[in-house]
Amino acid sequence: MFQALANPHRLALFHRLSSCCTPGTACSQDDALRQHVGELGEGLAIAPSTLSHHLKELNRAGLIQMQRRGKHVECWVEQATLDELAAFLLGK
Amino acid sequence: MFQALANPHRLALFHRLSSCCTPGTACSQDDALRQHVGELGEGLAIAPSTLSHHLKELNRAGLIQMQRRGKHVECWVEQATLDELAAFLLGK
DNA sequence: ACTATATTTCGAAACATGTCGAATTATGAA
DNA sequence: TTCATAATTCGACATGTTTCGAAATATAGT
Repeated sequence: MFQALANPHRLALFHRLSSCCTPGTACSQDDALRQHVGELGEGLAIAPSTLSHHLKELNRAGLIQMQRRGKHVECWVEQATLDELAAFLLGK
Repeated sequence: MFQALANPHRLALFHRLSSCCTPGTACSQDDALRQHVGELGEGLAIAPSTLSHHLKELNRAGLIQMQRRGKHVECWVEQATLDELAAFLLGK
């Protein structure tokens, strides 16, 4: 997991998904924020193929979930994943 | 910081220092666990030069502190560092 | 069936990292 | 001062990672 978060682009992607709400927006606690692949890459100056590769890595590490929904592929972070990481750092 | 924790050896070193007590040992809360360089490398099958390199990286990332004490160099983790990481993951 | 859009797979090149051994510095003790 | 131990620096090599473009696949709409 740390390996996956080691890359600046991947960390940005993960953080965008894990910090639930965009500033000033209401936020439902149990519903995870979902964004599709193209949306996630918007801020980053990387090729689509690179973006895809990074998301695959995050998924492989168990940090994000992915699911196709029509023409798009949705991504999100489970709250349990964040808790797991935090627990590891704070001594289980 | 995540970059520094991405390497298995470095993660092992960091975790050994951050999980305060060896199993079955009493643990003072405010006093950080300190171990010197040689001690830390004991479990890992790496050359002293490699060990030194990894600890330097952890220090450079702000994850561990180092201080010479006589013939040895002591290493420890500040509680604030753990809190900082956990806070980042849990949305500040 | 065809087209446009979204995403992935597959090389290949550039770049970064992990590792070691040999040489070097730091320190306390004889 | 000389010695032994602890740790670091340096240079080299092997291995991994990041990145892209081109080609392939997936899907919805025409």
